[in-house]
Amino acid sequence: MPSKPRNLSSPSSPAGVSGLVRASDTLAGVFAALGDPTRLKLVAVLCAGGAFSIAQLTAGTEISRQAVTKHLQVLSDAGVVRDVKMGRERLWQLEPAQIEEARRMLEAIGREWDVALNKLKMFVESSE
Amino acid sequence: MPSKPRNLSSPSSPAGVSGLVRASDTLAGVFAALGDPTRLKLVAVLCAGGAFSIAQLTAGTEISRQAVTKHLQVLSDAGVVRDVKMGRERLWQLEPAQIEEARRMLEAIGREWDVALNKLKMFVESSE
DNA sequence: CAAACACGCAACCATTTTGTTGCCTGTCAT
DNA sequence: ATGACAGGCAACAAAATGGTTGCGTGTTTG
Repeated sequence: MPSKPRNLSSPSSPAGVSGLVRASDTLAGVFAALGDPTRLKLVAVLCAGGAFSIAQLTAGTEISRQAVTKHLQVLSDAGVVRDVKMGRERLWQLEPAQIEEARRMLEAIGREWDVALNKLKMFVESSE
Repeated sequence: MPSKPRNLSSPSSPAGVSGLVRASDTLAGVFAALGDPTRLKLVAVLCAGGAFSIAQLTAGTEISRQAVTKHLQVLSDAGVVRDVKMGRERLWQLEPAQIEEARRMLEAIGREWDVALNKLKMFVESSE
């Protein structure tokens, strides 16, 4: 097994990892926002395009309108969703930028992992 | 604006979205696990490869060993991380499968969104 | 063997989250 | 104008979360 214990915030960490650590505080909010079944379903509906009212979005759930409003607020705080006022309605739509960021982070993690596996594999092969 | 209110669990939803909804309950747990700065940093460290003891992982944080243990337990419950007993130590390593699943979901959301945008664009252009 | 090390378990606490209900405000249609 | 519709706000209550501390158990190591 490689690597001694390291400080998570150390600036001397490998570039890839330190980049991940730097971004993690912001992105954690996005993941937290997506980390609820109700909210994830809301996002899944919204990603089909268009703008939906709270009443519409509530129709697909078993919770109250206010609960849905709160969930939308959480998503909004994380920048995952955006609202537009239309007369007496408030329409919500997806704001994919943050989701894209989150996806990139997961991609980076997977890539980092693959690189590490490859190094280990090469090390093992070199000592045969 | 298209689409009337729809039930989030409706089997008559468009294939892409319904697929997302079906998977959302499982994946919400993964997102929730990643939705904490401390845990996200732990994952960022673990993705560099290798297996780390709790004491090692605690060294980079400002919280207690037990707190780190709890976080690792959360990650483990979500299937993001795996532990291996080694003598008097318990070593943790990344388990990238679920993260990959989560990444795919974000990718699907983004794609779905792009498709919807394209349809809207084509509709607008066709009426010029 | 005995001390030091790595960790688990359980109790406990403060804060946040998730949901409810009741009531009020603004907007649209008749 | 007036009723119905869409939603906001605030005050709760219950449960989950994130953290601590104290103490016990198994494993090395001198």
